Amino acid sequence: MNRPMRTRRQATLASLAAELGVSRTTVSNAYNRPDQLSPELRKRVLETARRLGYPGPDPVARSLRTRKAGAVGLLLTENLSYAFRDPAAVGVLEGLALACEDAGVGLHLVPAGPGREDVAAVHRAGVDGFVVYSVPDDDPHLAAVLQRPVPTVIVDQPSVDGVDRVGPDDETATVSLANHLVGLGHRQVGVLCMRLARDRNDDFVPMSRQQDAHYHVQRTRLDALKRTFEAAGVAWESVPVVERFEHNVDDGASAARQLLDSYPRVTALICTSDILALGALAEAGRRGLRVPADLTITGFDGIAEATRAGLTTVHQPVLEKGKSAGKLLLGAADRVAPKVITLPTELRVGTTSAPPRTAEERWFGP
Amino acid sequence: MNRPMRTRRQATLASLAAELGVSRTTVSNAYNRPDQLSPELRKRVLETARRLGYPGPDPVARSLRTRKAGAVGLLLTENLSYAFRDPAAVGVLEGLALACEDAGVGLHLVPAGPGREDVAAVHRAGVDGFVVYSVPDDDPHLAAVLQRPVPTVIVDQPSVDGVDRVGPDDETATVSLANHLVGLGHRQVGVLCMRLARDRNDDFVPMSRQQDAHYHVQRTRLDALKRTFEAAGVAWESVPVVERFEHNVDDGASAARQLLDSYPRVTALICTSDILALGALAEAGRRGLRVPADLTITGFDGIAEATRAGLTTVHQPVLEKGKSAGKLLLGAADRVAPKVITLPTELRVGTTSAPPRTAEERWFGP
DNA sequence: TGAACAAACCGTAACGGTTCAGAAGCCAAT
DNA sequence: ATTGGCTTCTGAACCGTTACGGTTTGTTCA
Repeated sequence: MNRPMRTRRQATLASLAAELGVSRTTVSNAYNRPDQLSPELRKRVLETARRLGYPGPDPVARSLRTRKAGAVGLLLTENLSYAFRDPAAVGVLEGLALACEDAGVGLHLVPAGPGREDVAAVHRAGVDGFVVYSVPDDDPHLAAVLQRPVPTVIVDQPSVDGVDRVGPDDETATVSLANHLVGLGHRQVGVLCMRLARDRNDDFVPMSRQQDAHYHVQRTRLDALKRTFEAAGVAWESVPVVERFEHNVDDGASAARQLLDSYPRVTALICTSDILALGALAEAGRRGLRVPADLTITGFDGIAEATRAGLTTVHQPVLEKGKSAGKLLLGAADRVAPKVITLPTELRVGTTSAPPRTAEERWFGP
Repeated sequence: MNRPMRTRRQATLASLAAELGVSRTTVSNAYNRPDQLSPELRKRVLETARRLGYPGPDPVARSLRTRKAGAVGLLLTENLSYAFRDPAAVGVLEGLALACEDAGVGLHLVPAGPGREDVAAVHRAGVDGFVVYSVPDDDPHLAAVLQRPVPTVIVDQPSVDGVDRVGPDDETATVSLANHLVGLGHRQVGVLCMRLARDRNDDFVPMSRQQDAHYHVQRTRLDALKRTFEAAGVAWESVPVVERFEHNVDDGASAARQLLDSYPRVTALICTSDILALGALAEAGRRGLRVPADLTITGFDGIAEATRAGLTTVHQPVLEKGKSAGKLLLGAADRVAPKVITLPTELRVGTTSAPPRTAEERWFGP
């Protein structure tokens, strides 16, 4: 009497058909094409299904047969906390999720753990396409995605041959921010940036590392700053750049501290993200520096909290970015030429930027 | 010469085996059990695969056979912006994603659009289990999930028979918050809460709606407040409660405005989320009310921005919540009794709560 | 009366893998 | 010469479904 505890096997479409004395096709049609069978029979099928505890066609088997998984994969940077703690990244995620929702497809977050070279997860993901968001350009997961025979869209990354791409016009935006500062009269500036490569470096950044940065967005922004300030006569080698691996307000504050400790005479702190800038604001307050009177601080991204704080920053439409990526991917069937979407950005001057105090003011007060 | 543009069909495991003159089993083993064939043959297989552009075993077919999808589904509330704009919800999402990453499984966000009765997405999701987060208890998607023959964990929701559950100890937390306010001497309070049901009501909330709230968390918090204040001699019917459908700082501010316009004499504003509380803070500032001298404001959740703002709030370990749910689900194989995890919460008194001003002070200043 | 056609249902062949119980070959030990 | 054990590879069954191209039955209309 000790039959295996696991009660009887789950009912399948076939067993249901057998029970009913109809063909499998008919049962399938009962679920997928109600017009293909009489209402009475359909009702009988559905009722028997309920009685037998048949939960409806198995999604995996269906996917195999129809060659549609009903989901798009999202590959994000190795470090999840980075993605979720940054409102800008969350905005992209939300936009993408919205696009997926509109299309009725799921969004599959691919587990690409830090240090995990386990590309298998990419291979295991049953999806109809991938969105790749801000991973370093030498990431093995990215390579694995590109091998999969499904459409792919990359976001905030350098273009890959033949692959759709969505990105902000970081170039222009950064230049306008830099010009804003130059115009105010700032010449002694410092930069706080996010991680530039997969190896950790919570410290000042030599020129070589700036140029070799594997994170496209950071590289672009640094490049544009460099060019603009050099055009204004500032020797970029003399501009201190501090990097932080983790991306949160506390690290922004510690980066600001490190920079200001060594370079107390900078008049402006340019941060490559709002989160870092919020940290810098906190540190400035701690030091008794008034912003913007004593120190100008700027951010990047235009997240809500930054706006509330009055931060001067570059706003980019993060939600749109995610949405565009989703639409691009979902509409990618049989397109020939790869498409590139560049989103507009906008300089938003807040209350954290002002002309630098003159040397005299610095020593004797206004 | 116009062969169909879509080059030849994708290579499959079978075609690869044919090309190599070996059995399908062997090719499969080359990928999954390297010890089952000679290294030379394996190398040959992999090389030929590369040459033919075979991207490795199809994930869907594999899933069908192995009966493992390698992903868990996440069903969240109808409205995505709600989920993504609330740092507390994002924290849960992050924790869940972390747990999935640890286990090497994907996280599949199920598209459950607002107003979309389209439960099909739940049926279409190829997943090994579901986490259901904070959906109203009468949501059809939830019912659909429970029909699927896979393990499920529900988070921040009333328990369902035989289903694992993770939730904060909202009860105790709310009581301690309420007692804090009672202890300070507050008797004329107002409440700002999030949506209570699926229908929109951006207005004051009658008792009946409070009791019938379909969102478990909100209902629990309101209940606990009611009980505690009534124990302190406050007639709950006289306590104004304002509801907002959307969950963001601006709506928090407008809710505060609405409440204070009608009840200018309340000495404390209790918000059922930090986001709403931040809005209330902004509105207080706009009115020239000093916090906490003129008005006490409290939140709920303990998000980072609230901490930075010094908000008195109830902190709950959101990251842990998500992680626990993930672990529970992923370790759920063959467990007998459903498990319930209750997470500790903690009252964090900040700088936004203080004793109410006496009537005299209110009129003549301190 | 029978041709034409629509509605309702069915049989077979995939879809692309994994798995398990062997078979074949080889070598060492009995 | 037999036995046993090991490595390497194979054949066939199976996973649960849907696509495709039928067949059967009944109704309409000339």
